[in-house]
Amino acid sequence: MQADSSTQAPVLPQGCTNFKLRQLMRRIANHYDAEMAKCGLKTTQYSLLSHVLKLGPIRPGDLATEMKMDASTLTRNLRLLVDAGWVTLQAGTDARSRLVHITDAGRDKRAEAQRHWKAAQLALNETLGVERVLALHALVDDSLDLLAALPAQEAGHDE
Amino acid sequence: MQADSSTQAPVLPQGCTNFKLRQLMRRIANHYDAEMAKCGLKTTQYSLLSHVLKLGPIRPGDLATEMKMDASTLTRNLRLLVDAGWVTLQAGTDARSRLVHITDAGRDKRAEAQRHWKAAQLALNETLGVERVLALHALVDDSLDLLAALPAQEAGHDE
DNA sequence: ACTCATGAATTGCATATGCAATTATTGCAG
DNA sequence: CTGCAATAATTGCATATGCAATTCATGAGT
Repeated sequence: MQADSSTQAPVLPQGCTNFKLRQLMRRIANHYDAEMAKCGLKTTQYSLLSHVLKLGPIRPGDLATEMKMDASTLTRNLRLLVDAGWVTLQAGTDARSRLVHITDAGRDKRAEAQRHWKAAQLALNETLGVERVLALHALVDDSLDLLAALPAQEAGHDE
Repeated sequence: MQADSSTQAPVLPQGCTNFKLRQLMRRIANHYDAEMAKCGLKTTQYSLLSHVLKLGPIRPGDLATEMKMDASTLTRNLRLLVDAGWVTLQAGTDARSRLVHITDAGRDKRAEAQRHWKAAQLALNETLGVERVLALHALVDDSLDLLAALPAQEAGHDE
């Protein structure tokens, strides 16, 4: 191996990955939320409603796992959709578990919201360029896969 | 299938950029927070303290701009650091503005926390691979630049 | 049947986030 | 100098997030 960039030049990441991602997250969330606000939904709520449509009826815990979020967060985020009448929490096979169902009103709302989501996504594709968005998606997906490999490894040693 | 991926096959982004980023954000934040917890700081607090060290004395509003977050969020996040004695809010040139200063205790805490941050960052580099982290940083930075170009353009038309 | 570990969902607590409204101050126009 | 628009910071309100503790139910072991 002569002077190639992979082994010779030890270019190290500068700055904090967490902070950079957070900044981008805020900006992107603002972008989507500005569009989604037109139908009275936060983008987080749209994501949740979409997942219920796609995966439901499903147990809250399983939905949390699918969406890679804490179950307690899901409980609370679901409550907003339940209160709005877009989903229902029905009894599961088991008295301790439940099943999340989407309602007809929820389907309608989701269809309406999807148009706004689409507009936000297309505007983002335009601003960043489709190739950059594709690259970002690929990088995020790969990173999530790699991070999934170490679930609770880092919670091992307290003192 | 004519093999021409750039002009022939219009590969479009699948899925929601916002949701993907959010998922990754959560995972990454968990990763850093698990390490930072050893010194009693959230990663967000470490970022803020670091920026105060680097940019201070600075007005809250300017700091919010630098960190690309809402001024009201900054006010509240700063309060935690003030209460802990790591920063102070002093009078600015102007009676309506203030200047954020880091304290000696804040410097000490930041130095301690930096070691944990470093460990988390290196572990991430390891897990994802340095090249992937570099690519992610570059993509995030470029995207932030491109998004900065349209500041309030999408808030233009209400009705 | 009783006990108890396990499992599922939720609640308590703390933090992060942004928009809209508010407070306090400044500087400018008349 | 008086009133008012502009500026800086903050507070009110709502949501998002996760960890720890809790509640409720199940199932296994005795």
